[in-house]
Amino acid sequence: MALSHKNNFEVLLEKHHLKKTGPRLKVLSMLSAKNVATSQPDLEGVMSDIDRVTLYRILSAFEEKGIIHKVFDLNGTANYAMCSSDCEENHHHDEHLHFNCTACKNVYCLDDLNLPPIKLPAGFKSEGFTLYASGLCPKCNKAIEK
Amino acid sequence: MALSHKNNFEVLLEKHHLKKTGPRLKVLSMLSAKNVATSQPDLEGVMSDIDRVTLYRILSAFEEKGIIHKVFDLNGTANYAMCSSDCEENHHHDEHLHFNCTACKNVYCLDDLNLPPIKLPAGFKSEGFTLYASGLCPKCNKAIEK
DNA sequence: TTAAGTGCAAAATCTTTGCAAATGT
DNA sequence: ACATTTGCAAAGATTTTGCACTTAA
Repeated sequence: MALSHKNNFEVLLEKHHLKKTGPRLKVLSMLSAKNVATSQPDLEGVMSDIDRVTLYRILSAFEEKGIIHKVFDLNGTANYAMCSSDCEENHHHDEHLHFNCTACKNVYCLDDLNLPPIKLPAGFKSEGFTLYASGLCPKCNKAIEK
Repeated sequence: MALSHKNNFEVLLEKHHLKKTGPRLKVLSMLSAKNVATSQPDLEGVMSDIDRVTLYRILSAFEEKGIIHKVFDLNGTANYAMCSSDCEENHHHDEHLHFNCTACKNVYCLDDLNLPPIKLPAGFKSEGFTLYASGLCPKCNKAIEK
């Protein structure tokens, strides 16, 4: 590294007592660059230099530490996205809406959404909501309207 | 079969131009017996006499025909449940809440739930909602309270 | 009778595990 | 130097595909 200046990712890794390795920083920058959750196959595609197994381990380590969270898309494949800052180790604050675009297959994490209270049948106790919705994202919606 | 009387499952299969075979009827009765979605591993366990591959094929055929629908649990494993009657071929009306119990791992399909309207950010167009929530089901909730 | 469905074997994927070599602190 | 992390190889698990045998209509 040319500069000794620490970027956000390095601080983040330090905070979680993880070593600042190339593969890890690369995963972080990949995930941060997108506002959508990224599937492991996609990550593999972009980071063909990183071993597939290493990727598994990095992703599960990050998930455990609360750096990223996993969300399943319509096909049941795991997609990963950065956690908002209030995620703690092994306890994710995942109460936002995951929007799954049926056209481009992207998974949007709509964090800043005021979810209406959902009333469950008697007896059910929701510890936390993980809400999914599917449809068209703005981009694809526009493309189709034309 | 002792009686020539057709049961619901046979009618259902006929309706979709599927032959009434042993394995298919067994899958239908298994899924109908439970008010929760059942995972393929669980189905395999109960129906050890049916070939694993056959099960894959039956489940995907049923899904295509709109007889059952697939829902992913917290681990991303597929769980299957009977569709309500208004599911059409390749177009599921899946707009109910899937409740995933974190204790017993069962997936409840809460059909008759009035979902509050969810307002999405501008541009997003929801074709259909698939909503998940996680927490404790009545049974596990009770067990823990004791 | 014959088209559809099943079961077995085998391929293709996906995910995990073990361990030696490499790397960050 | 030392504990972590990585990469490779190999095991395990899951899902798909091909084909001959069986079965429902």
